[in-house]
Parts: sequence; structure tokens; C-alpha cells
Amino acid sequence: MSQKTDFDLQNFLPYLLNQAAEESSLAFQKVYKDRYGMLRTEWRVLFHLGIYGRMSAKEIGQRSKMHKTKISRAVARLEERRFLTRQASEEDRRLEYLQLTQQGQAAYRDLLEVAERYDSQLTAALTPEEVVGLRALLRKLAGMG
Amino acid sequence: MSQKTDFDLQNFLPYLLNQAAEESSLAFQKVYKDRYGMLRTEWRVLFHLGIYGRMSAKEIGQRSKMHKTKISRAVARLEERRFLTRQASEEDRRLEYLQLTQQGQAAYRDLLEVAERYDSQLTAALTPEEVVGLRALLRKLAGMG
DNA sequence: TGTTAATAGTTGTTTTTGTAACTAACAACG
DNA sequence: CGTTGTTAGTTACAAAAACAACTATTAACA
Repeated sequence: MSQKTDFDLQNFLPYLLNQAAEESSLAFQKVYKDRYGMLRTEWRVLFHLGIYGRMSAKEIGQRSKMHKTKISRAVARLEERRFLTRQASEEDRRLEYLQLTQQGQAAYRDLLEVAERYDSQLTAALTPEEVVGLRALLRKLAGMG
Repeated sequence: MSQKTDFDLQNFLPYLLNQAAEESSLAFQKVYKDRYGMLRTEWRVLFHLGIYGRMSAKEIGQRSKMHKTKISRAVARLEERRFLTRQASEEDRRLEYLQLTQQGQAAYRDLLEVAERYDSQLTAALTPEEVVGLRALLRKLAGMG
């Protein structure tokens, strides 16, 4: 009655990528949620500021491809919780520069360590060449060339 | 002040997987959304029934790892729109067997074709070996062995 | 200039999701 | 049997995301 083709959902790249993404985020998500009450958008903003330093919401948007409303709300929550501060730009008063507070830096460093350990754990089952190849392919698929 | 490590967000597997998953789903999402008003959960249920034939919500849950409330709501919406019907099981009246209607089959076949074309398009930039390897690695990461 | 368009970011409203509590049916075992 | 536990699925309520409309500021250019 069905099974008209041999199409396998588990080979369909968008599906497979989603499953892998969800599964591989689970344990890390638990850490930033339990430890700091953060959402995915929030740890992303935190990491952008931690890695690249002071920058505007616009720049975060360009790098992460998150929608500006997501960023705006993540920034608001991070500010409430004293993880970052804003300073209006002098040249262009539409812009606000964001930067981590001491507390934000501390949270970033803590989560950075978790992320590094987590990543090695994930890739432990793969050979170094596989890891390099996988990342390259994912970057290609993600349009990050 | 920052940049204390050389950690690169764009190499962090959970992040990278998410970006690739989102980017690679975009165009396909547009099709099932525009053409049938479906959500991701809904096309997934549709495909499970289209590929594997009549089955219960529970089985869909086991195969897809979607939470039962997601499935319950997707099934309700697909039923409303006459894409599937339910029949209570005789042996166990907690179970409901789901199967696609004519209309559901038609939608499935249509989207199947789109999915197949879309997948080849996505993988066109890669060599066949890369594709095979990528899928294997993703299955490993997704816990689908 | 002054008028129109574009940009950075926010807010309001609607959808969708997550979580927990619930119903109904079955199972296990005294 | 009857009590307790488990399972399939639904529903209610809270949290989060999507989308559109908004404010404030800057840019473009007649």
C-alpha cells in the first residue's frame, strides 16, 4: 500500500542534520540552562561578546544569522542579569555597543571550558581527519563557506 | 581584553550543526509551508506514514524521537485537514492506528519528489564519498548508530 | 535644506513549543 | 478480583519564537 520508493528519511540531509543538531546540543544546553538560566539565544550572544569583544547587536546578527528581535530580547535579558552593559555610540546614536561585565566574562569563561570539553567529547568517536572533513562540509552546507 | 583563547564558535559542533540544519532546511520548509501550510512536525508525521505505512503515534515517536505532545498536535492538525484518519486498535484501545487519506498520499508523493530533488541539489556540491561519509557521521552524532 | 528612503533596535501580537498534569486503558501481582 | 503501576494519548498553562508594525536616527539626493 505504501513503501512506493526506497526514500529513507534517515538519509535526508535536512532531517539528519536536525537530528544530529538536537541530539548534540542536549547536554550542553542543560549546562547553560541549569547553571545560568540561559536560553540558546543568550549563550550565543554571550559567546559572541566573549570571543570577539565589544560589538553591536547588528554585528552579532551578521555573524550568527539570528533575527534581530531574538538578539534584542537576548541582550535585554543578559543586561537584566548583569552579564553585559550597553553604551550608545557617539558617531551613530542608533548603535549600541555591547560588552560583557565581569560577571559576564566569568560566565563566558566557565561555559567556554564546558564547550571545549564537550566538543572534544563529541568528536572523540571520530578520527581527526573525519572531524576536519565534517566541519568543512557543515560549513559548506551552512553557507559559511 | 577578550580573545583569550582561540576557540572558534564556527567550529563548535553543536553550533555548526544547528547552522547547517537551519540553512539546509530553509528552502524545503518554504515548500511544505507554502504549498500545504504544514509545520515541521507535520511533514515529519506525513513522511513517516507515507514511508512506513499505517502506524501508531507511539511508533512515530520511537522512530523520530519527537515528543508525544508534538506528535499528538501534528496528528490533530493533519486530521483536520483530511490528510490522515485514525482507527482505534481492537486489541488495545489506547492505541490509534494512523493512515494517510488519498489526499495525504498525494501530498506525500508531491513532497517526496521535492525532497528527493532537494537532497540531490544539496549534495551536488559534494563527492559521493563525502555524502556517504557525512551521513554516517551525522547518524553517529544523532545517536542513530 | 526638505523630503524620502534606509537602518538599528524595540515592542506588540500571534503561533508554536515545552512541561506537567490529566484521562482512559491495560498489566502485574497480592 | 482489587490495588498499584504503566502506557497511549490529550489538554492546560507557561515559555519562547515568528512576524509585523513601530520609534529614532542617519543617509541620499532633488
